[in-house]
Amino acid sequence: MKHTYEYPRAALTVDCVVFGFDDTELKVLLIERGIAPFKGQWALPGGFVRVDETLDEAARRELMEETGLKKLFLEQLYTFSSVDRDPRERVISVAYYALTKPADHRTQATTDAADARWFPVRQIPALAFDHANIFATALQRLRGKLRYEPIGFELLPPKFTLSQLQQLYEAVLGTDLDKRNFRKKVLSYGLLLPLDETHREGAHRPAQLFRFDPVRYEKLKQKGFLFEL
Amino acid sequence: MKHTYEYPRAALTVDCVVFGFDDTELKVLLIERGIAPFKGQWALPGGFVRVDETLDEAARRELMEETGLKKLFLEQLYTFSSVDRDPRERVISVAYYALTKPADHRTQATTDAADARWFPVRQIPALAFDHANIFATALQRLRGKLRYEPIGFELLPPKFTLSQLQQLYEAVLGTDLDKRNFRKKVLSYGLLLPLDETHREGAHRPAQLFRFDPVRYEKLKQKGFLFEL
DNA sequence: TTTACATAGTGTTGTTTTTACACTTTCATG
DNA sequence: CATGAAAGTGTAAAAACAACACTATGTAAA
Repeated sequence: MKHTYEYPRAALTVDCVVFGFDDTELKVLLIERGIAPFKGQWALPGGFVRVDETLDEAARRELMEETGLKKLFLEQLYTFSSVDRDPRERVISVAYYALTKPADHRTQATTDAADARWFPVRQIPALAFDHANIFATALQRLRGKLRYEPIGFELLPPKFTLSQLQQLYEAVLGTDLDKRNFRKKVLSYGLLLPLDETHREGAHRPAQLFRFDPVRYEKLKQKGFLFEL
Repeated sequence: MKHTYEYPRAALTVDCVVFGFDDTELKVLLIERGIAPFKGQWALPGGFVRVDETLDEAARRELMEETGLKKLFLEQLYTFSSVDRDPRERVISVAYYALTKPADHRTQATTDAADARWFPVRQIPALAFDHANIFATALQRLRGKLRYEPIGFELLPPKFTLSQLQQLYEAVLGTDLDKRNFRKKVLSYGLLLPLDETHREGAHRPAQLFRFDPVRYEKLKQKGFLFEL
């Protein structure tokens, strides 16, 4: 107890909405709180920001500590500041959303988290604090971004089939898409490189594998190109 | 000096990028700092967040105090957290952007601000702190939003002509638009109500005045309607 | 009072984009 | 070698977009 200021200060936290996609469903990573308040309840991973780190750094650190997740797409979402959002004291939280592939990372409970689990976005349990609100905001943002920026690839493995991509879009946006039109459009940009590999699975024709070409995307973006699906 | 915490805490500020449009040009409201650091330099209006107010409240309060602006469109932009963005100590700033009509409000210098002035966005002076960065982010956001949400009306008087609207779009987006196509599209949504009034000015044909219909917009939005210009 | 000037206002056509729609291919399995 | 299951492919009609130039209506100056 040795840090003293002239005026009272709010505490600062980061909270992360981590999305994953498992070939059929969009999921979110939640942790079971191991400490009060809301001990035993599900919550978004997150924690206090240290005074010598940026918010991005804090978000990555917390994700690593609480879930073992590393190297994922991470973007700031919104800063939540209701005066009573934390029962302990004034806490302002900067929310992030992250995209990853659940398969890549075995989740692991650590530090403050009693457990960490993936939940389908349609079956989220009651959440601590105002995390239900943060989650809703993140889902809305993800839906918006997916239409206008090529971030869907962050939810897929580096090599993927067009069917997987389409399923992802259908799952996130909650709509059905026409297979032929979807392929025509997504291929028309020339941002997907066909690989010399196919994905064989089950008793049916194997699918061509593609990878996203981020270099070409950057070039096009410079020229005012707008991704849209 | 009586507020003591177990861990060091960053100070929290809000900074506002206030856009205005004066019939030809997009402008930003800047204040001349009356106190150190960066005394005498131009900066975005803003200040410290009090522990008992939300960020939105803080932003509105600071705008009122420093520029006299009230009741304007205000939206959170991004939270900036570089460790060294303030030479005094660790300060994290939540940036907002606001839209208003410069004509409506005589700006007034008050409190911490030695002066407050509108600057065309193409002629912004050197700014204090990382405010140039915040400003660039805000301008980018404004351009993005203008295309996909009907926020342009916030920069115009309640009654406006289609020419004014088009000039606004051209000024903000930095492009030329075809008069006939622009009118066709903007009127096709049925969101502009023609008034029983014309705008007469100069030696030429007077222009029909319109107002934006926010109620109808909300209804359409429910049904999945997407505004786009 | 007439003329010049400035901005408001208006339709059509060719091009591009979007949508709707059904059958063939290729593999694994029984 | 027949069956099932997903992959892959083209066309035509409809809608949206882009390009384009003249008339209408007011004020002010000659």
